[in-house]
Amino acid sequence: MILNVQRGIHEAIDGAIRQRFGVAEVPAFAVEVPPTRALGDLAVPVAFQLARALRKPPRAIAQELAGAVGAIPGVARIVAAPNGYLNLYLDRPSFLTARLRGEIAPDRGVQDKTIVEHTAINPNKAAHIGHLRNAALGDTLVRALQFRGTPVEVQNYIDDTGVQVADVIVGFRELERKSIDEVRQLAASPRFDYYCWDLYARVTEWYEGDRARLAVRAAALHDLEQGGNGTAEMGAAIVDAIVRTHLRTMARLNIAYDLLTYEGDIVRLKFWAHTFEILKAQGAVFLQTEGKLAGCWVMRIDEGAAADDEAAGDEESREKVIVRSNGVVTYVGKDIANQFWKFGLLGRDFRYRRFATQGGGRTLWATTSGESDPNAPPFGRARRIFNVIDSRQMYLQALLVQALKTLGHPEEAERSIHFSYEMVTLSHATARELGHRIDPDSDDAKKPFVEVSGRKGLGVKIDDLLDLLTTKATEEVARRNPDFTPDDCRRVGAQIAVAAIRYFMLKYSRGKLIVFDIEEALSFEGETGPYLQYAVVRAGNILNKLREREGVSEADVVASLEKAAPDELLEDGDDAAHNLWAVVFEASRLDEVVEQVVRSLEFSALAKYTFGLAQTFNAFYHRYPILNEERGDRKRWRAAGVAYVRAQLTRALDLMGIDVPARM
RNA sequence: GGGCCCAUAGCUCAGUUGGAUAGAGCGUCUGGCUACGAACCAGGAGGUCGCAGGUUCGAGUCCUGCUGGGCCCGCCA
Repeated sequence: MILNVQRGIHEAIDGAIRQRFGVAEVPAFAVEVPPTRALGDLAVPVAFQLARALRKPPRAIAQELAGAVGAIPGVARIVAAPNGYLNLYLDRPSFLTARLRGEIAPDRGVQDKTIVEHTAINPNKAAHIGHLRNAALGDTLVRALQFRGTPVEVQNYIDDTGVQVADVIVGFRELERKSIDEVRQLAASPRFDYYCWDLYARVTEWYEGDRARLAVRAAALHDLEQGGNGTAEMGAAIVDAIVRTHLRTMARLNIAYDLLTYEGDIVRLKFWAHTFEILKAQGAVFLQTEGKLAGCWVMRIDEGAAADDEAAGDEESREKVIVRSNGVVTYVGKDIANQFWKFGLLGRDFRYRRFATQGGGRTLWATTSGESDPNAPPFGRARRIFNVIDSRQMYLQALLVQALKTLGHPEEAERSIHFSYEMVTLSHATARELGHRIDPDSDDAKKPFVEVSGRKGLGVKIDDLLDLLTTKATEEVARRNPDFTPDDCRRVGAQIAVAAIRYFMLKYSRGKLIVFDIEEALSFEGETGPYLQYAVVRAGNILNKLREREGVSEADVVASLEKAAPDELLEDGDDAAHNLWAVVFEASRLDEVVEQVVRSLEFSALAKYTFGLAQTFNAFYHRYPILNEERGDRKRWRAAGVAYVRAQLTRALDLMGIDVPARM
């Protein structure tokens, strides 16, 4: 953990600048990591920034500062580099021992209650890789926030009254002629989500066969929203079963939630009606009487609502329908109500029921319109909200922010964060493997990818992908570990599968469209999750052998450092000493990386950092012996380094939802 | 027409408050298992950072314009 050191350095240099140069307004400056340890552990380029104002060359400023700064806790020395950098060298032995003894806790971040909403899969079919990116990003955000001590509530929005559910109901009725009881029976089967996946695609075809059939859908949707009828009853049965399959799938990936928010409850508990009154009272919506939107309640939106501020003078404005002319509220309206509730601005609350018990005994709650469980914890009333949704919904998310602003909640608007990312598509090769045929002369064939489509039944299901990866990993584990039971192999294989897929989803920056290729995703070598696990397992093996062969535990290693000559870690040591320090130092940067990741919402940075650390560590233990090192003091410091790197790598992997097996 | 995103090695991608010699994986070529398990490591080849201007002590990174590609702008969600 390095943030505390960086903060100390920043304060000391800031003070030195004020004192030495009489500068009242010190420019914001960075404490960075130089490209190699030979150049120092941390560096400050502030002399460049001061050069103009002080009319002195950066080099001279750096030299003066180096002399003026004085002692900084943990810093061994400060050097003014010839080019103007201030380079700082840390006190290496004390740096490592303090961290191994757990004396350095991670910095606390923002303590405001934060809601992260992610996953939000339509409950009418199996979850696919598009949903996977959402959940992987969302869950990692949750873990990163928690790492910094931020209280987080994880919500999963369930659109139980939408068209997609209506479509599956239509499928059961019109195509399968199933009764509610027959549907209930089917819903009890474990692969009900797969069943609906196919049915949903068949319904889409059925509509295409005769557009008049869309009237059936409209009627089903109407009944579903209305409630208190057979359609709604069948819908509830389908939704409940599908949601549970989604939760099982996500549980395989170590993803859990605190609350399921049902859209139906927003309607039934009159959240929408209440929000509607507020919107009307504030003049945020009005009844359009002319033109093609006559009879609709609309919200006037500035063109460029997505942009930061209202580009005044822009005559261009659109009208977004919030309530249709038939009186039915749109998705946007319900979403505004939901966002208001999340901030505690609605003046009403859901009722709650226990929905399930997740891994580790964590209770999953769900909203309800029925009796509320008196033991339900307080939900909502957040200070900050992250909505994890792909970039195609940017426009809608901008509307939410605008609604908050219009209704006099600028701070909440500011704290409504759309965690946007690009979608996942399929490579042509993978689409072909799924049986998808494209006319070679069509426009689709010319595109560099194939779009996932639940409606068409085209996509890689998460469970299929996990099964494939698990099978492959399990075979590999069995081959390498003949003493493992089949159960051991399967368990470790599953952990490896999760590592592979979660790392794969995280390693691309969020602005990058992922062209998913099954061949590529199945890899366990190179920059992959299993590579990371392997590094930690090897580190663990070294420490295990140290205990088995010599009876020296990790705690013993740490305790023995006090009496060990620290040559192995000193700056004037040999290559081995430098490489040990390099890997220890890199391992300490996790908190800094998490900070950056939460600021930028760029989780690829966490993935790349972890991979780089694993790589550095792998190279280190290949090159320098630990167990077989004959000089005792050196051995102890190296073992201590291994222990620290292992602990930090394990933490980093945990942030990505990846478990570390004891062996693999 | 407007908004957002992408363009860096043969392929897939990092490089994010502008900073020290442009990196990684895959592929390719060469070498390393009598073990601290090779899901690994060492090394080689491979780059006009889409193009053109501008700002700066300094630009892959910021600004402007352009080119190519993707997504969004619905009484769907």
